[in-house]
Amino acid sequence: MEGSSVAGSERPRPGPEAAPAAVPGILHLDMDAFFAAVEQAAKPSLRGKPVVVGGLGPRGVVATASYEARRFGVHSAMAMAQARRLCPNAAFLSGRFHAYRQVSEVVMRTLRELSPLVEPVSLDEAFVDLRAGVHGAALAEAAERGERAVVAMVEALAEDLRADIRARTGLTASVGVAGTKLLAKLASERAKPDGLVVFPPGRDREVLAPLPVRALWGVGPATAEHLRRAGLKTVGDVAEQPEGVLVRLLGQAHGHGLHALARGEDARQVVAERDAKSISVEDTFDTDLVDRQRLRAELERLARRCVARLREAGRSGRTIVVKVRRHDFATLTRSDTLPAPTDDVRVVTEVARRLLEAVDTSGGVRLLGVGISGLADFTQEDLFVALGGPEDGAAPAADGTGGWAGEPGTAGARADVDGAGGDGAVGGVGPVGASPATGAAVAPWRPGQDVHHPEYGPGWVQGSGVGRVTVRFERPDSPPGRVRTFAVDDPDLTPADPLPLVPPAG
DNA sequence: TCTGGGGTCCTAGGACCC
DNA sequence: TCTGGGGTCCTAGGACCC
Repeated sequence: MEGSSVAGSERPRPGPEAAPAAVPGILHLDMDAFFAAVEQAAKPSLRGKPVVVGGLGPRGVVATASYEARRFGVHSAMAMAQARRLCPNAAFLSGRFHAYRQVSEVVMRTLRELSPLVEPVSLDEAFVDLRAGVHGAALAEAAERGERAVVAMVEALAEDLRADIRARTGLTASVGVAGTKLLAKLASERAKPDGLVVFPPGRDREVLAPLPVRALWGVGPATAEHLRRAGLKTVGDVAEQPEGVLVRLLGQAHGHGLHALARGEDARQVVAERDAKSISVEDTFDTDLVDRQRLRAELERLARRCVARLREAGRSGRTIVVKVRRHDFATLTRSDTLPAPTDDVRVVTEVARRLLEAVDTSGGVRLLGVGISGLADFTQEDLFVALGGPEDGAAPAADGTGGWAGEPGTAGARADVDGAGGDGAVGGVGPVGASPATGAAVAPWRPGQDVHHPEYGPGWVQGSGVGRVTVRFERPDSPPGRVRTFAVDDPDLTPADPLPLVPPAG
């Protein structure tokens, strides 16, 4: 096996034999069971135990399950209720996005040491274009010496990266490297957990052919079903189809795109920064909302949250979108486009209210959302300044708490409990509901939440109910800690910031 | 045992203008 | 006057991704 297929520099010749990238220059990194892994690193008593992170309300779904929990069949996007049945002894935690973001920043920073061309896909995932980085030239040189040389070099580089991430975060990452984004992502998937896979360029079709169509980026349940009905089950099946067949089956863009992807042709570049095109917030309620008054109140809260995020980002937008999911899960949107962008809560709220009025909500509303798109790069303040006008006195500074799971406004008891071992766990129900209508929320302690106690130090909420909250006192670098129970309103118990998983160096 | 939240991109149809 | 076509903007919905 000579480097014959590797050597050819790319030619602008189209057709089935498009030149493969000579260098496996795209790296995809994916943190293993990220949210759950952060929790296990932060909470020594959970290591080696099943951990499930996600929404804990009656309509919650799993965001991430630790590998221990996956063995019971728990996986992301599963209804939380089902996860509890499958794995009742798991620790069920609501997300601590603050902590995840902190760890994510360390990971992304580490990637940027390899190359400035880093494209974060989510908190736990990113592409890196190695050719644009410090090793770019050496990589090209190695490629000229042949496939073995580049692969060896890429492997060394990627293992160093994984070791760095482990040292800095205490967490494991899986890495895939290949000539295209598609193959790099498939490689990292194959590497899971805690592994590395390099697909040398030129082998793309070979790697792809046996995979199920679902492996292709952009093929979900609907497309897979379309393809299946046409008798196409594997990527190889799709690759053999003439483009016209796929276009007729799936439409212009999708058909064309899939035709290329199935053949390993993926020209998507790694893009370091892209501006957001829309900002939205939404809440699913524990029970369907019927009361118009209540719906309006929730809508206004959402509008404030949405605008707060818009302003945080220093943007404004022209199109206001209201999203309604009805009791039967039917989802509809109503939008209105203003003549000019705004970041004024009053405007957004007013438009949203009008849009909601036009929707029949009599059957009950499961979810309500407010979004803004058609984003522009200036804020109302800029406009005032530009016009020499007064300071914007109206800025309603909607509090940008920005969290996820918390939504203290939604109805119902947010009870939750259970630690992994079940030893000190308090079975519990219904802490203090919030009073959403009045907005006077008594923040219930959320499972997983960081707390501090003057005597016992840092700890985390294991569960709460019947006026009590159980806390396990431990920290990332301590042995598993002990559980103590307090009254929910114990003044000594205060919310705390997440501790770093790895003590800061130096 | 019903199905989160935050995004992106595409399609189709209608309005409107040239 | 009639007919046709293209381009752009907007709305609504759907598929998909993490």
